[in-house]
Amino acid sequence: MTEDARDEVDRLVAAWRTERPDLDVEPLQVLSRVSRLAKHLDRARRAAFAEHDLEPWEFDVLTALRRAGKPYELSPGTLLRATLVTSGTMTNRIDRLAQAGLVRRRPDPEDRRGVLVSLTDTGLARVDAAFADLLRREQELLSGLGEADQRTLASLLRTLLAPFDSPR
Amino acid sequence: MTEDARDEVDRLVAAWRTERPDLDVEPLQVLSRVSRLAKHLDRARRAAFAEHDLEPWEFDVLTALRRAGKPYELSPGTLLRATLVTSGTMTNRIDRLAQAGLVRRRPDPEDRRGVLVSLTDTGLARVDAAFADLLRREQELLSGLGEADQRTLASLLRTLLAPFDSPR
DNA sequence: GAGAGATATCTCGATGTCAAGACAGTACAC
DNA sequence: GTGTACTGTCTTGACATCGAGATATCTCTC
Repeated sequence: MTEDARDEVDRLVAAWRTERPDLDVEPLQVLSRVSRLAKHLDRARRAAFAEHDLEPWEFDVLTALRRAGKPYELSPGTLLRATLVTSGTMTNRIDRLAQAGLVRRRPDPEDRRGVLVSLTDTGLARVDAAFADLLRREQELLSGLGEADQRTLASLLRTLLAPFDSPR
Repeated sequence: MTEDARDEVDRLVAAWRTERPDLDVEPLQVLSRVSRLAKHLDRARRAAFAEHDLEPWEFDVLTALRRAGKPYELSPGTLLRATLVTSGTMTNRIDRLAQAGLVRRRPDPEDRRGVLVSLTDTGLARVDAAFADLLRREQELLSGLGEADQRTLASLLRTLLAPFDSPR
């Protein structure tokens, strides 16, 4: 139980303990770190993608298509659920990706309300290169943890995520 | 070790394994979950603050001041480092908080370039109420984990965060 | 097969953020 | 003290996002 203030969140928790000794601030130990780590990850990702001329939001859409497998084609609705953005945002994203020549839009032959979005060859090449690069960098970020720790961490995070994912 | 507890990230990883069997996608098990969980947390926080008529960004600034202790006063520079935003953003935030009567600005008597921002009584009351509420909800989010698991999780996250925090 | 409600996508206006740069003031070496 | 580099704050313009609403189409029930 060393009280060495080891990271920003430790300092933050210590400050709250002084200011609001009446509250149990333990949840911050986990959840503040999740938020802060995500913020740092966003920045690291942005830097990684910049080398491939991609913005994070572009990468998000392209990878969703890439993961779908051949013919790398999904509807805007599927894409927005995969990326957790609103429909207006997705329309805008697809517009810009199409203009950049990374995806292509065509009417859904089975549902005349619908549209299907697919990767172009350029889009496919770009996302594959960026993804490999991202994984290299992420491995580096995780190098401070052994394999067992990584598995433990993944498992605990999955437990926290479950209530958000399952009741879809 | 049942692999039943499948979540969105498990599905995502499985899809990548099929599409890119040449890559080691293990890092996603941790880092994608961190990003996704952060996104869900943002939403949960937004809902919690709405009851106190606060936006997440307002809460972030007010809590930084609150944690500082009496007289609840910090410089914009300190605030932007605490909240990880740019200076332009912080100027804008302080403007709006001041207009809402939650903070007050005054010239720094010791440095004529500088400004000091402090909580008003209204701001103090508002942030205290919202913070207590937030903690209640966060405890609920963490209720799926025992105390030991929470400590483990916090510790592993701290290790990941260390490289970002310390070389400041 | 007609109507009601659900679904898919897009449009539009408001907003919060960032990046770059302007400007005033400070610190330090000489 | 003077000059140079640095620091702290604010201004500006571009931009991605959201939320609400519009439109077209589908589905299900009767």
